[in-house]
Parts: sequence; structure tokens; C-alpha cells
Amino acid sequence: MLDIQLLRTNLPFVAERLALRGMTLDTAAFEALEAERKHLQTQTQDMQAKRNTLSKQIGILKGKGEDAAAEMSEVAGLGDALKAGETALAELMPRFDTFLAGIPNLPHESVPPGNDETGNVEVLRWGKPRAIAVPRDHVDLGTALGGLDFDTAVKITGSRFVVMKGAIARLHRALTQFMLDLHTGEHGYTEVYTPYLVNAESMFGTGQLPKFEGEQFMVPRNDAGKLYLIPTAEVPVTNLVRGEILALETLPLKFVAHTPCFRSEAGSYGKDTRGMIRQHQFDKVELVQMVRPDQSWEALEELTGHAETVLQKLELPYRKVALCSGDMGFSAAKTYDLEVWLPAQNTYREISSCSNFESFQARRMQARFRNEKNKPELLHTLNGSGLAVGRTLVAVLENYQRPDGTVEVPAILKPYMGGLDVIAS
RNA sequence: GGAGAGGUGGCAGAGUGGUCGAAUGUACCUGACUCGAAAUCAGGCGUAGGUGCAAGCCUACCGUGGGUUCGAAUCCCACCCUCUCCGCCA
Repeated sequence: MLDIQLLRTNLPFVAERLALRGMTLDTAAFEALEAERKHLQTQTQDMQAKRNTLSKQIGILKGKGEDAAAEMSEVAGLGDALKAGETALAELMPRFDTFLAGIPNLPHESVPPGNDETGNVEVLRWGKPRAIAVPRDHVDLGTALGGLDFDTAVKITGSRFVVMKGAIARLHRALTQFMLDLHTGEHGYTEVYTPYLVNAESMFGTGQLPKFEGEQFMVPRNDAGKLYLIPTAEVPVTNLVRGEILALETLPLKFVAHTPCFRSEAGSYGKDTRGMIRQHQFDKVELVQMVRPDQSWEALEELTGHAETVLQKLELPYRKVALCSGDMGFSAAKTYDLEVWLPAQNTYREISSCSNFESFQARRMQARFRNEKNKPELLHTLNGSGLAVGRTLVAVLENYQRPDGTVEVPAILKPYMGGLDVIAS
């Protein structure tokens, strides 16, 4: 959520930055809402103040045993207008809030302008793709090795799920373990285990609600609420600090969590229908930081570097891309994507997305810290995949394949694989 | 699933219709005393929003949502959550 004061004081600036995202801010609608709000609020608050004063006088008079009829009739005269004002305000504010909650974050100055993914800017390339004469894709490799089974997943659930077996299931677990150990051991993150079902407030806090409810798996629960399967660990982990006021010396907070992620709309456009690239359920190791505002840009570079380290240690070629203004997610001020080399697709594919949200999520969550002046101030939040485990598995299978269809185990993973060198059927 | 207790400020804990945004304690901040510290004493100390150049003033908030009333933390209704015990259970 943007700072309401920014819209009030500098609406043209906000509209201009949003236009970079391809979003047209309805400034006339905002100005109309704001005018109505201002009028209703001041008018209603004046009446409330009057009522409060009179009611206090009535209390004092009655306490002394004196007659309060004059005050009683005066406050009675307020009755209808006051109620009408309160009702109108109660009707207006949710509309105001919905309008505000539906506005995406402003892109940072350093974000390259652009309308879609073609405007993204490559920042660096790391590693050199291995020469593979006729690369097979992970579906062929994994199925032949008996470790990936899409047909059985269709039987027990439906499309866009997978069953893993044997050494490949273990490889999947090894990748997870390796990533968690790296981030906790070398990058200073604290491991957390969180719920995989969250309430609507948490989904609102990180920006998935109200705009993207259709992309979520929702679980009906009771009349008062429903729960959502997390689309990313970002949701429960960032919400750890929702409604909190943290002490300055506890910052920065750095958390890493391994969770499954559930996305309902993944693949609804018929993209990546084959294989594990786009699934309704996938595992991810997520990095989350809560930092002081003056340190968040430094933190984005650092956090992205932590994700890159995973790829480097796995010796997987990748490139780092700065997303352009039109391709960023709703809540982000700036995003780097890491794209891993997939030989069978002969291209780089997204495997991590690292973003600085500045105060956008913190404002929705009222997540603050006490600054040097002892005043509550909004935190900045960041997160990034470190990495998406399913896609990392795909990358390992495809990049480490051998001509005979077996797959070499990356050196760094061997301890996690019981010393296994090669995955064969 | 059954029975009971309870949700008030960072924490603890008063408050059952009227100057209550809320006593008191504790934590924290400032000052005094001290060579310094502890102890002690004095003062300060919620959040969000509105309005104003500012000082300030105003509104809302005592789990959530309704209701009664001139006036609700306090009374009524519904819901949510937490804790304890029993049952069931990985």
C-alpha cells in the first residue's frame, strides 16, 4: 500500500510512476473520493465532538443532581445528522481503502522502463553452458530413470502435479537441505518453520489479497473466515512481524524457510504444460529480510547475491535480470530475476525472484521498528527465492545429464546423496 | 467432540453505565543525588486518522462485528481466539 499522504500531496508524480507499470491511475476518481472523505470526516467528527462534550456535561449535572433537560434536547437534535454522517463515512471508507489497496507499488528510479518482459535488462551472466550434443529434457531423463512420474500424479490428483521416486526424490531433498544449510550457515539467516495455511489478513499483508484471490487455493473453514494455502513462504514469514514494533537493535531480521507453495492459476494460459516448470505444488527455499529503510537497497543486492551463491555452488550457468517497470509484481519496488540455463529449452528460465518492497508490505501489515528518535517507523521488507527447488532439480537433471541418460550428481550435493556420484536407473 | 476459565497499554494487572485513553506496578526515556553505578526522588512515556504555518485542538481504538443509551472497557446479541481438564488421535 502506498502512503496516502503521497497521493494527497503529489498525485501527478504517483500517476506518472504508475504509468511506467502500464497502469493508469484514475486521478479524477481519487480526487472525488478524497473530497468526499474530507467533507464527511470533518463534518462527522465535529458532530461527534459536540455530542461528547454535551454527554460529559449531562454526566456532571446528573452527578450533582441537577436538571440536564436542556443538554439532553440539544444532543437529541444532533441525532439523525450524526447517524447519517457516521453511516456515510462507514460506507465510504471501505471504498477508499479498496481503491488504495488496489494500487501497486511505485517502481524505484533504478528500474528500467518497459512494458513487458522484452524490456528487462540483463545485468550479468555467470558460467558457461556445457556442450551437450543432443540435450534431453528433464521429463525424458527423469521418466527414463524411473524418478519422475507425471501419469501417476494425474491419477491421484490431476495435471500439474508430480510424483518423485528414489534417487530423484532424494536429490530434491538434498537440494533443499543444501540450500538451508548454506543460508543458515554462511549467510546468517535464521531457519523458520511456518504454517502452510494462512488467514486473509496475512494474504493482505504481503499483497496477494484482495487483487489476486483467483490465483490462490482457498480452504473454506467457518463462517468467520477461510484459509489459504500459501503461494510462497513469503506470506507466513513476512507476516511474522505484522502488527509488531521491533527494537532497532534487532534489525536486520533475516529468515529462511523451506515450504511447499501452492498456485492455482499456474499454467492456466497453457504455458509450460510439459514437466515440472509450472506446477500447482512446488517446493521453495525462501529468503526474507526486514530492514531499516536506509539499508534496503543494499540488502536487495546482498539477498540476490545469496540466491546467486546457490547457483554458483551448484555450478549451474545463470543470468541476472533487472525486471523492467512493466514486468514487476504488484508489491515490488524493484526485482531481480535469476534465470538458470536449461539446455533442452536452449534458454534461460526463471529460478529465483528477489525483490525490495520498501514500505509497501510493511504499511499493509503495520510492521514497524522504533527509530533513533524512539518513534515507530515502517520497516522495509525484502524477499527472494533461494531457490525454487523444483526448477533447480530440473536444471540439475538437464545440465548434468550424460549421453547415456544418466545424471551426474553435482559435487556439492554428494554428501547429501550418501556419496552417490551418478543417478542411474 | 464435552466441560470450564478468559481476551484491557511492551509486560503484569485494576476497572460492571458518566470528566476513563483507561488506576497501579514494571519496563523504557529525561533530570536530580553519586567519582561512577545501584538504590532513591521528580518528570515523561500508546496507536491510527483528521485539522492547523505552528503550539495545539479534534475523532476513533479496551478480541471482532452488531445493538441499547444523551453517554459503553463496563449492559445485550452473534462470532473469533487463547488457556485448563476430559475424550479421540499422528
